Amino acid sequence: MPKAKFEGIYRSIKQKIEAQDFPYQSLLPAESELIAAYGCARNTLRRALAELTADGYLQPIQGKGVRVIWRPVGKTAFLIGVIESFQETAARNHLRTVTKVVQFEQVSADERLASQSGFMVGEPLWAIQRVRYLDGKALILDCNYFSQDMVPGLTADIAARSIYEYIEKVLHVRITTTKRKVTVERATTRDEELMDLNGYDSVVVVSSMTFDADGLLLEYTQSRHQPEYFCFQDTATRRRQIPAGEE
Amino acid sequence: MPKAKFEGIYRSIKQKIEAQDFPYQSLLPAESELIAAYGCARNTLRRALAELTADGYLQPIQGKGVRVIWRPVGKTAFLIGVIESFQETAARNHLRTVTKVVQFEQVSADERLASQSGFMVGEPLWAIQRVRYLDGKALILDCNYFSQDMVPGLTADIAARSIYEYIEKVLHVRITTTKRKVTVERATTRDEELMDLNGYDSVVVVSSMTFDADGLLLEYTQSRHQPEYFCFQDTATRRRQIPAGEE
DNA sequence: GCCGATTTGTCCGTATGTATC
DNA sequence: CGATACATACGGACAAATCGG
Repeated sequence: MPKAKFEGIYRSIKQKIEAQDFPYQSLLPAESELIAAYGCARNTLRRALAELTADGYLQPIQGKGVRVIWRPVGKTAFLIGVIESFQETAARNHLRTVTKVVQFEQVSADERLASQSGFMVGEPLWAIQRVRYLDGKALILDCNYFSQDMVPGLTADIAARSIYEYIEKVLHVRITTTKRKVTVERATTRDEELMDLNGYDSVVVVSSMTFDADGLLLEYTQSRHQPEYFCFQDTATRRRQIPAGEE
Repeated sequence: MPKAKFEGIYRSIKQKIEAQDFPYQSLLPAESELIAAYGCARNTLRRALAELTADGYLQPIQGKGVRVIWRPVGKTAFLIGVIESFQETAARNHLRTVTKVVQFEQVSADERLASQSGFMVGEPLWAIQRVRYLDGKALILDCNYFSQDMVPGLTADIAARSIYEYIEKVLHVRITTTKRKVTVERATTRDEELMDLNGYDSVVVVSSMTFDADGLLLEYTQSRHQPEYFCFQDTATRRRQIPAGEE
């Protein structure tokens, strides 16, 4: 049961689109009709539509209507706006996963790390490297830096299971915002040693900063992926006219 | 001069954050103060803040305030939520660009193309392949499919310059939404022939569907990038609690 | 632990502007 | 031109979370 009214409406309409009750390329019922159907105020409905638009389901056309631009995709069914993580892939395909901790140290942020991670210089951190295996193949090398202040009591044992579960379930810290950057780099000898690159000479590097519900930096991670198992999907909407120089 | 009031407020606050008048990790002045400062209604200010949050500048904390989570980045200064296109990179760095058309044909969508592009089977299309040179190096191979109905009168000559300029300036069609997928593929012999891969054995493939202001599918493109010159950046905000099974 | 002040979150109703047909 | 539909803006009300006394 959703707490917020707009969220219930969001889900209801999303579900109808996915069930193709509102088919691809058709126009949605007018705002006024939906308002009547859901018994809500205009702003409330519009908030639900705004999120569906941001998620790539809808496109509003002033003076005309709201077009459905979502279509069912094949069984590869990627998630929108989400980097499909190792665990998610594994869970969806019912594959066996193993995590091996190859580094577990306490360090403090030097100048270089601070500048690229957003931690303060000298801030005490956990430096952890883990290799992720899927179905026997080493596909991801995760290089994490966690704030010792915000993630106390970390052990190699926890790292071998799930650090996120520890953070959310044990420490009761909620992850809210993640900034990510995706690039491709030449594989290092360490990549080659630790991962099954299957002949690839490069890796996909996802660098991310994670903030908790207080907006404080919790983690900086470089996730190095074997290229075959990487996919990223998103939707971009041009909200404004190109303001010359920006965007 | 922005048309909408909320947009002016959005830009003003964004600029103050980037100038570090509102520093990284600090709390913004309270809504009530900003409302007084900008002389607007609460909803108007909140819309500006909502967009800055979506862009990864802010993180609101109920009962507490709004935290600034934007920091200046190095000179690589990537754009948020945008794949930095070839032309954008070139324009920012004042580099010379050349486009060479290597294919220009009329085709109709077969089963396979229709299923991955979203065009209807049999829909008449332009099939165009272009190599993009930056500073003498062939870095991108663009494979475009444009709807002939929606983009009439295309010629190889226009393709050699800018199809988008033609679409927007001549046909007066506005591009609004783009759905993208990023993967890495092994380079084909054609990639190797046409691009300067600098020893890389793989390419970054950005597949995208582009919709016009009416929500109609205009274009499907596979953009194959030399890995060195590729970067993608985005911000993900967890808006809801994990609804078990979804997201 | 409770209470009240502050701050953000959600929702409502209304008015006006603008694009499409 | 008028009718319809989305876009922006205003002001008010109450809920929920945080923090300090």
